[in-house]
Amino acid sequence: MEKHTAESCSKARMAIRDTLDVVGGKWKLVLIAVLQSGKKGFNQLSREAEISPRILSKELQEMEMNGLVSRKVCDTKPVTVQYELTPYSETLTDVLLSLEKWGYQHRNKIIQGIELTSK
Amino acid sequence: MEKHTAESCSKARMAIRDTLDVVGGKWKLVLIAVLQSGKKGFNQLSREAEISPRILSKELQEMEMNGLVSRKVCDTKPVTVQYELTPYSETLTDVLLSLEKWGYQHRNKIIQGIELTSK
DNA sequence: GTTATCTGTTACAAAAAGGATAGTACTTAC
DNA sequence: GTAAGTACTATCCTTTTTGTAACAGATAAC
Repeated sequence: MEKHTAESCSKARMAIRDTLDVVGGKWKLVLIAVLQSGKKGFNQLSREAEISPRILSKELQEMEMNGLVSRKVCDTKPVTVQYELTPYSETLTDVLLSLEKWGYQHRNKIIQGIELTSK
Repeated sequence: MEKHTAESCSKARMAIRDTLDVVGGKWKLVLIAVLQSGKKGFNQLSREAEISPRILSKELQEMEMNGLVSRKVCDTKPVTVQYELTPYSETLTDVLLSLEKWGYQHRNKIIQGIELTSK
């Protein structure tokens, strides 16, 4: 499996772009992370992810179109809606974990840099 | 290592945000992918990644500040500049690979969906 | 009837990101 | 001196993204 030829790199770039198209932006991955703790209602999601209803609505629609979340209307007193991760969204586990991991280690690196500077 | 508590999820969200702050947006990961095939000059990068000089300049500066690429001015006839990945950028390998992998599989999934539809 | 909750939408505004075009500065080649 | 190649920067503009505030429809509690 040779890497770094002009062609394989071009494919890699396209694949990365494809992923970013679906899951890029400020919110989608965060929403998935939040939903990993279980299904949530609209307002609940809005509060937990600290995202305004307008954006949340749009993001959820896009994610539903891409098969990442499912939307279920419940026949309750005030109609509630449950958003839940789909099985397909689990294919993003590696992506989520790697981003999360890097975020941790990068923050630690930054903090250490600050500590060294202040000595 | 319990997961999905309110607290661990909040941390996960923050970590993901941290990562996206550094490496999010349309270009940075793509530029890293391109630079994985070796150091490149400014115009060369601009051509290969199909990115306009203005944006490229800005992105490279940010990436340099975050320690992901190094900039080396070479004392050649027309002064050239070499951009190269730093060792630190290698910590992003998992991120790159997982995004790339997901992009491939997602594209295949889409294509299959189309094939089924057209029958 | 007023207020509250839930799920959104609409209208408007602001900000961030991205892109197009040209120009600067330097050097070499013709 | 004209053109061409290097590495950018400056200006202007469009698009995308994000945010705020208000509102709508439905139901229930007081």
